[in-house]
Amino acid sequence: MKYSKLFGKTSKNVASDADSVNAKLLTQAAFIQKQISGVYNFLPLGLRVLTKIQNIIREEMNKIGGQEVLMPAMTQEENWITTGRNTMDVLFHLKGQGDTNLVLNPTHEEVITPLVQKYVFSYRDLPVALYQIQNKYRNEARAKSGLLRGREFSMKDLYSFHVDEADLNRYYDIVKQAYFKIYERIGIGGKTVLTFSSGGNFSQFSHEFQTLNEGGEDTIYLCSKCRVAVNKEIINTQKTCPECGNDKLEAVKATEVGNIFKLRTKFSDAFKFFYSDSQGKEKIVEMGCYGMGPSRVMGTVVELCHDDAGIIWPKNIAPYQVHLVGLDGLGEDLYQELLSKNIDVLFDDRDIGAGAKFADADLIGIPVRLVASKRSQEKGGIEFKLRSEKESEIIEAKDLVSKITSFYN
RNA sequence: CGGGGAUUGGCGCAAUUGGCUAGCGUGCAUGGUUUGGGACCAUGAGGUUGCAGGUUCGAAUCCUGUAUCCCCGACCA
Repeated sequence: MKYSKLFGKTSKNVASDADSVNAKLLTQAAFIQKQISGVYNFLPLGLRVLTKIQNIIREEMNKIGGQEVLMPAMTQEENWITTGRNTMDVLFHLKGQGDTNLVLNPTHEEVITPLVQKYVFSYRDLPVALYQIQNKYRNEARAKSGLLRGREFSMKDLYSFHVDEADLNRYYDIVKQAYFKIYERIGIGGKTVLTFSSGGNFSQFSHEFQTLNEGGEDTIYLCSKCRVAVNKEIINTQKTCPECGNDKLEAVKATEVGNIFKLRTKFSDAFKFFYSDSQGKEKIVEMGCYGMGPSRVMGTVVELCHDDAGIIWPKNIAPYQVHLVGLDGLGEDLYQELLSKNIDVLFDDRDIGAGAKFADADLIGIPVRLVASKRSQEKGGIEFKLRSEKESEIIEAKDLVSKITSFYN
């Protein structure tokens, strides 16, 4: 992509109502644009990042047997009355035709439980795991912190259905491992810890995945020995690490980037979702749900990966692999060559000063920056610099593609 | 949802004991000079000051209502 053609330009002036690092940088670099409080447009650069995050999640969900579906954004209110959740204050209510009352879904248990019920009757049909990546709507009392807490946001939600609790437990652990793999691939694995939280009525614990960062909204209590934490609810009831019993837990700031929960029979009870076991006896279905918000993850990455000059994208979710700065009218040939080698490249072909191009490259935060210029030519090649490093090096043209490829492998 | 602050060209801001044609930066357009860390000069376009009422000879400025945004708190399957 040529920067001169890219929709959405960087800005020197930061919107004064950008309240957090992620909102400020993502807005300034034209990844997102706020429409109303807590509701954002994703511009081409931002959508590329979001899509990459979603695809990593999608791949890992598929690997653990999740089947992708797409459920609607709205449901009849009746389903919410069935589960008693129609009074939740985050619900957006809509008027349909006639007397129809609709709800914009803040989560999809009320949709997926009756859906699966239409196809699953026998123990032979279980277990089954379905997920979707879709926007959720929550009328938060106070939207804040850019992508971290919106009223409309991207969410991956996986739901699993089982013959009994043992099978639910088995799958729950599989999902837990998949989540760690996802954070690892996205580039926040080292900062993301399993956090024990209250399990509600049906299980001892549920688990959150919390990414440690100074700007985080949540305070969690970290065990220095096991790399697990407990949240505020838990610390009030038991003051020790659930894994090792350590009683010296350190309070740290974090952002919740995932939550997995054993629903048990809460929703299958409400919808009377039974199956026939091998003896032909009617049994209740056990359920789990597993959430992860790609847009919130994207905001969290920026909170974690930036410096004074801008964003520093982890390699697997960067909007492009290479940011090619063309100076002295050079760069077009290299741009074409990189494209032909299937390297995703953003080519700054604008007729403006070098300083402005470098500043924009730092702000946008693509991991690899190349400079094609008279100066680099005189030194025998192309300047190669990582966004995360201060120093650059000159690479001969013939070695450039392998240099880039090896960085990304 | 409670308390506080704000709303002026696209963006960031200035201008109130009520007073002239509402300024500046940035961005945008045109021309010229520049060209490795957000260059410079010149010219130009762009505003019924969030919206609706009211007070006044006169309102960006005062009053009432309303909408939106931000902050602190509560809330956060």
